[in-house]
Amino acid sequence: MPELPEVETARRSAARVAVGRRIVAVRVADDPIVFEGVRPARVRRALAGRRIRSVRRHGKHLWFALDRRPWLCVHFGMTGGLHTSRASAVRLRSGGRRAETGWPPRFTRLELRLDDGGRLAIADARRLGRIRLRPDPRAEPPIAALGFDALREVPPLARFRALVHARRGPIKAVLLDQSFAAGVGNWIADEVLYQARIAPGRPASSLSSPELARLRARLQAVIRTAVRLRADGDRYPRSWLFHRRWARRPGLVLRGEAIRWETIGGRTTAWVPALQR
DNA sequence: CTCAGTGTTCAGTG
DNA sequence: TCACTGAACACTGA
Repeated sequence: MPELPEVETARRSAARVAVGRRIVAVRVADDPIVFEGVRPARVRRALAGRRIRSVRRHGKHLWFALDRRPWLCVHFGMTGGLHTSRASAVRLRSGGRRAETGWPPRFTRLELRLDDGGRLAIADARRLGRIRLRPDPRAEPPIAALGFDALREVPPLARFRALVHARRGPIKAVLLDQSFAAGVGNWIADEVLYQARIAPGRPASSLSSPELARLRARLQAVIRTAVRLRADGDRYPRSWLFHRRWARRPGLVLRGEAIRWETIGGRTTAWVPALQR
């Protein structure tokens, strides 16, 4: 599920269902991994009865501002996601038959029931996600250690250039570093470099001013487009590398040129050597 | 059965 | 200090 566009989409649907509502019941899976050592009883106590003021996001991190601290913080790992159910959908289920979507979703770790009948569930199959309680999420790790949010806080070009040039290592690794740009994940890094026509293995400090301008522009364009399309990959422009990168087979081409896969920055990287320099 | 994987962190090393 | 590598985490689905 989760790079910035998926998390922003989750934030918006959570806000639609939950802002202004009170939490009337909490179901917590007894899972010391996802809850990172917080006991289920403490999670229940912190959330039950609280009113949800807003739902916020920085990079891939999501948190719920409540009427009392600590607040609820969520990171979805690789396979986590947020599910919502409106009051009307829940009524379907109480009619005897299961709702079409099924509730609670598979692999639910935390379920919140709201005072208007709406429901929120945080699910995570692989348990690489984390659910935490934090008195002041922005000021504490892990959120405090993040770089600029890649949707709302991309710095002006001069500052962007300085940040990139201060880094060692391949530009792909820099893009993936959450302390540089928060919210960029593996496919977005590849997509941005493809559209900017920059090879992923290039040392970050070697990028020219025109290249940095392209990189910054494509970073914003890819993320804004994905967010606008509600992170629905099927609707991303057909010209994007995105649609070819998953079927990893030799001979696959894009604009007539071969796609290559290799490990850069510790992650599988798809790129088009003929078009990226 | 094997293996890769929309992510992060940490230990060890240079 | 910085940065790289690899392993670990844990599990699904191809």
